Amino acid sequence: MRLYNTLTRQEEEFAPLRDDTVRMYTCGLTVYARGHIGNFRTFVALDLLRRTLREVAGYMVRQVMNFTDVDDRTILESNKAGVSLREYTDRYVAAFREDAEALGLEAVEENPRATDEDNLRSMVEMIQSLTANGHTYESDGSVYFKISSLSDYGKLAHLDHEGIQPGARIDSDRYEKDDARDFVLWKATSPDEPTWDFGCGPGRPGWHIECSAMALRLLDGAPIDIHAGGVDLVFPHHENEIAQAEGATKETFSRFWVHVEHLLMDEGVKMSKSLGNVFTVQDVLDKGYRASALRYVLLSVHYRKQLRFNWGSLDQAEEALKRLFGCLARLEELTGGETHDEVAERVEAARADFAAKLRQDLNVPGALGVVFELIRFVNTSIDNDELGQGDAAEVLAAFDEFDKVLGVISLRRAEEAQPGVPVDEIEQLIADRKAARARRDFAAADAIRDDLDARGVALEDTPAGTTWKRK
RNA sequence: GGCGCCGUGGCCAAGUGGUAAGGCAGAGGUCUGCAAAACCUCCAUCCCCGGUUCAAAUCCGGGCGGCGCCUCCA
Repeated sequence: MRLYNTLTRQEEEFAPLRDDTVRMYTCGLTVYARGHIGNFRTFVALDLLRRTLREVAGYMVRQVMNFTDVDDRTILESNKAGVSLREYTDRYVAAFREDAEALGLEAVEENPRATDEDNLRSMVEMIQSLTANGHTYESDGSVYFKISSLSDYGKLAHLDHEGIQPGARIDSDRYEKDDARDFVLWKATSPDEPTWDFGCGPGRPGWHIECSAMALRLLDGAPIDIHAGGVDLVFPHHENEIAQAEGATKETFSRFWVHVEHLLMDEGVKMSKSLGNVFTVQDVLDKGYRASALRYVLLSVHYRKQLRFNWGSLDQAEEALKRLFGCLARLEELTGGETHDEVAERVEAARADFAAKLRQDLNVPGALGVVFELIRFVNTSIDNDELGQGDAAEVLAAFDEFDKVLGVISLRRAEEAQPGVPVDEIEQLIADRKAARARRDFAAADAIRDDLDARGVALEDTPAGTTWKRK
């Protein structure tokens, strides 16, 4: 499939290097707080990539997504909360899992945590290799990476050395760095901070080293196929990961780099606490929106374009999903009828188009267009009595196939299974209403419908009888 | 200041050389006890100005506007 590679700044043909397995590392969450919907925009996009590689491109996928469970913020917040770092970060690992499940994110093969001993040991080993290769220096108990020792440093971010503003952030108080761009590999700790000592002296890992080390440890060495994350990670995080991994192994770290653009709020600004516009998945659900609608919003804009989030987009997504589900319901209720070659042809064409869009650098919005074009065709065919039960089975199979990538139908089905009113009661009320209509007591009939409507269940009269659905 | 991205109908959003997918909203119509759903019809020439080309939303140049990174960040 075609995939845009940040390393070359162009779209390239992607295929895994070894066997038919894509080895992919995706930067996960720093678990100092609950992830917000901007974080999950990235995770949903990467979930789509994972599913597309498997379902459309036909590869196996081995994906690693980490939890950064040690850094300045996690340490600070756990101290404030008065609990251990592990206990504190456990909470947000659990919160992430809850939100991920709500959004229908597939579980990935590995979710390593930076502070697991195996991982810390591999970080230390990598630092030792870097030292052996002459890429490090020590200062005040901390180990730094020496930028000037690696000639192609900067190849990902394409920042020339002069372009990096010195002075913007210098650890002028405690650490002595040779160059403003040098970064810490192993950080000396103060007595009250979590500290490990596996060979680099007492301290804790720098921010970047965990990803380099865990990616190579869990994905069987360099080069891995894909490394991905949000755009903000391009520099310095990913640039530094490359420096570490390549400085240590002298091999290409990752063949492809995939970056997901940001989600912005209404006014075109990033979410930030100071602006009070940070929203979590739970916040969205608490406002009464459904997770399936949120997933739809997050996947309905191409991953390399900024997504301007506003609450109205959730309403639009809700309506679009209702249209999709209305079509599914009609298909499922169809009985009898002929089978038509034209339907089979249209379904086949839609499948091919859908796959082609995704193969083109994950064009999910384009693929959604294909889905809705098929919906119109199906609805028209049913209206004209040109679609039989046999056809319906084929169309439904196609939708199932689409959903293996989109993951939004299965998500909503699970929601639909839990209406606000018990199914038995709904069915009883439908029967009561039918009786009222039979005696032409439309006031009573409408009262039942209005009552259910108010409780979140919509009734629709069709030639085959009355159906209900959750609103 | 350096690097980069973006600007498509009322809103959201594909398309990147051959005369504008799709979703939402809106108008009219069919159907209906009324609704709902569904269907049909209508609703853009692609920020502006030049240029290249038989042909440009799509390529080049220049503007205007928005955003990101360069500093913790998905």
